[in-house]
Amino acid sequence: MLTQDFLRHRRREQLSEEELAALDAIMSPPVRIPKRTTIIRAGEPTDRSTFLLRGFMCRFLDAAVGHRQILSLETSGDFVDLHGYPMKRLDHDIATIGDCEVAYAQHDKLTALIERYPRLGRMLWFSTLVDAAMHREWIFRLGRLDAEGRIAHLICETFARLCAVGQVDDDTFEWPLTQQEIGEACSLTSVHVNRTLRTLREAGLVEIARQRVHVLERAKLARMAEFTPDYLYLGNHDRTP
Amino acid sequence: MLTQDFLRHRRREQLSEEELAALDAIMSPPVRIPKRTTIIRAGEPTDRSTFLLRGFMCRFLDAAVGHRQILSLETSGDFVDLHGYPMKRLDHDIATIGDCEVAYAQHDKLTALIERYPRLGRMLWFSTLVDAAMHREWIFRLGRLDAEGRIAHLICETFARLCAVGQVDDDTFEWPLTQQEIGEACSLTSVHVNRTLRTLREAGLVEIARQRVHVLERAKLARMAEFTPDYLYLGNHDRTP
DNA sequence: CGCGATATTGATATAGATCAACTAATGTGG
DNA sequence: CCACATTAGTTGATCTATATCAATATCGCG
Repeated sequence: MLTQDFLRHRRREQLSEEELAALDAIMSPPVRIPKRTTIIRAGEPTDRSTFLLRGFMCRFLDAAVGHRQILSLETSGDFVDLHGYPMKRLDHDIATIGDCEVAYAQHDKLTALIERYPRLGRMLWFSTLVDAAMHREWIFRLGRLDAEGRIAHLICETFARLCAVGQVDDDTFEWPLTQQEIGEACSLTSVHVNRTLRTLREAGLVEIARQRVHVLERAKLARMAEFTPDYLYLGNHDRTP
Repeated sequence: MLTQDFLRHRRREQLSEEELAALDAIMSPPVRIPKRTTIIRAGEPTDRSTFLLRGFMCRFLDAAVGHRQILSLETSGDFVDLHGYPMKRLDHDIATIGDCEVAYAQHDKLTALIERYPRLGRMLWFSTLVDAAMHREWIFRLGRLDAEGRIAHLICETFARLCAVGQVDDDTFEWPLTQQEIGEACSLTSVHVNRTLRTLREAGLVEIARQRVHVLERAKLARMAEFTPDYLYLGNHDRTP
């Protein structure tokens, strides 16, 4: 089933077989998108939303001169541009990071689905509210944490979300971000990201190398990042190790 | 009518008389709340949402030691904790800035209202998506702008939103924030806010004094803040001067 | 194997923080 | 309505985290 991970880290309740099947029925066949591809641009009108089956994407805004600000990371099970459904256009771009696999849901079919299954509608609304909660925490991260804290916080969040979709193994997960991209997310230069990662490694907290993150001291990392997962509204039905 | 400004700056379509009346009918009588009062704390379960009739509020998160990060400013016409309706609890605190007047909507009554007027339901969803869009811009502001740009950007946004509810007169609006609070919003110290405001004043762009903001050079201000109002999704039905 | 992308390290510059007075407003009780 | 207390704003001196610039090293792919 395509959508088995559907909003798994964005909901507190289980979906019924019937609901999942109905959802599956409106999705397009899977489509592959290569890494580093911008798939949606701010302002363009949209009539479908993109469900991420596999891989990493990001939402971002570019500043006038050069600098990019990444606004969120999207992982398997995210409806990356669901807000385009009520909003009809987006206010930011979206791009793949590594290679991705997606499926599309036409907006008119979503409307029909929600009418038939109002609970799904509420769940979709809920999932966009979790987005907003993650945005708020992102604001906190940039506004109140130093370089170490920001990177640690981003790793804690990613760890928690990937746990929920079963993509953390042995405290390790795939993370195809370059140091440049980590910097674009945390508002740091790649040079400073590099030095900060070294500090974290030397402190024995995390190791990041070759597209993989290995969390050694999860509790310490969370403490220095002032991270608590409440804002992710994860239920306890998830496959948290 | 209490709710005449209901989401005025959060919607693209007009509400019908009937819809507005139905909305009004479920609201509690107006309640006054004095300035600097925390009205909702993170984690507490909620069964009603707060509609801001008059005044300014803010959402915020406190860091472990001292520093507060303001996450959003709420103005007349905002449903400040509407997300508490689907989420059942909030992930942040909310406080008044100046004196405020609010009305409450019980969640069970909201449910009934939405069933009867599905268009209102969609509008409520939409308004929480505008929140998310403002959060994204807030991330950009902190991540990619310097002190001048951040303050200029916040002023541009506030100006645009207050225009939509008719609270800008002669390029001037009431703004009961202290320099400390501007700093908590823009992640700057009050000392640096003070110096930056002087720079902006000396450049002839804005004057901020005694709880009032007077915008002298709106276009220049917007340019230096890289501000474009698209993300606010304002229609053109609004009372923009 | 070689080339472009990524990562690493060092030296220097700077925006904004911090610390420390001091002044101006605003509010309050007598 | 004044006197005093409290809060907010202003200015200066110094410090620091992170940016910037520059050079080299390493990785991963065709």
